Amino acid sequence: MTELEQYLHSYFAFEREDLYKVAQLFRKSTLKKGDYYLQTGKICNKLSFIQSGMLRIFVSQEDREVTQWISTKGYFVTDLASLVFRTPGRWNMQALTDTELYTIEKADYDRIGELIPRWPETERLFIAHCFTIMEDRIFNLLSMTAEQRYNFFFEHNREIFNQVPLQYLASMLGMTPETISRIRRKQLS
Amino acid sequence: MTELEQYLHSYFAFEREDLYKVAQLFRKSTLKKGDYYLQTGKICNKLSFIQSGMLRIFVSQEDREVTQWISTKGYFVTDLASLVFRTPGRWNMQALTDTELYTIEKADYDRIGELIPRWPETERLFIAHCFTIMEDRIFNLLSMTAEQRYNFFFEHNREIFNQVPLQYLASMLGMTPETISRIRRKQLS
DNA sequence: AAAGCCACTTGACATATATCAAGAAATCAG
DNA sequence: CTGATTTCTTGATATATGTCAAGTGGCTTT
Repeated sequence: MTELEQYLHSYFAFEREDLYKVAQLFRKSTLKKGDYYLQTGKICNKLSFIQSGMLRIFVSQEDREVTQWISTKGYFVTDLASLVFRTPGRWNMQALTDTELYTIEKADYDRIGELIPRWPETERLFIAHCFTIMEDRIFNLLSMTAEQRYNFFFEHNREIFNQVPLQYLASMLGMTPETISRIRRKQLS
Repeated sequence: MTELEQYLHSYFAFEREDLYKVAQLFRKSTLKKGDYYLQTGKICNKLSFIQSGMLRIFVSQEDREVTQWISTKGYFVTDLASLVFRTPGRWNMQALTDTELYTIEKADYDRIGELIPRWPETERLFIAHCFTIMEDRIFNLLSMTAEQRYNFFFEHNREIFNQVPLQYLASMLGMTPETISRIRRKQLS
């Protein structure tokens, strides 16, 4: 199995043969640090798997940027609403570091069902899983203090914690960089 | 068309004949104020459409309850993660008022695809739509003040605003009832 | 009509977190 | 390696929001 096939395998319970067929539809590409994968207002025609590196998903407001999420090695990235409904993308997605991607174009993505009969069910499970992750995130934002959100995220995303600029981490957790800095100091003692 | 068919029609672009077939799978039922539709820890085997009334979706913590959402007339309700993955439900769902539902059992739900060839695609669009609503909600929680969240929700859900106990509204917006009360007073002047 | 129960409002005060500004540390470019 | 940016930390202070407690008013029950 190639590396991409292994990753696909970790998400989808495909037969080896199916894995190969789907993997064939992806093309490897790279982004330099600072390059945009997508920009607000453009329609998203692709879905990618992050092989290495990090992408920051954010919105630019008049006075500041709001980071929605940071995707790292092993995540899929796309603007789902734009990909599915052909609406203008709502997010900017920018490489925080040099990033290697495997990318499938929408036209090919839409044909996976022809290659793999079980695809609709597989995709359904995948999107439903993403949905429940969002539910949990909302619950955390509603019910936790800044420090609790920090700790929770730290527990669940140790690996990226010291690789992401603090200001972006802070924004995606709904707090300021100063607050994170103080939480860290407090937890040293 | 029956009322249920009209509602289904507003969500799904079905043929009239298909509407009828699907609508046949739903059974009308009612909940009295205070009755539970689901409870934390139980597996959810059904999906319902709210014909009238309101359900509150919440989690009980040691010291307080956190209201995740309030579903009203015209919403579908279920615990998606539990329905799809057969995991214990994470939410309580309780009727805030007497409530009329149209309910489909999981076994029937899973057979919709046999009745309607286009169902997988339709369901995919529906779940994707739900996903983007969650994305927006997270963005609002990350980027807005309490007052902005209140105003935003008010704009988008005028009809239920004066029917829901303040404490539940407050919780689902991530603030206290006192804060809502003060926002309201401020906005009178 | 009285009593009791809620839900809501209001005020006083507490606290978490934000803001602003300065300095320290890390990273980057030449 | 060195200076220039950028990012992080820290302190002082401000502000939004939470907490607690009391009071008001509206419903419901009898």
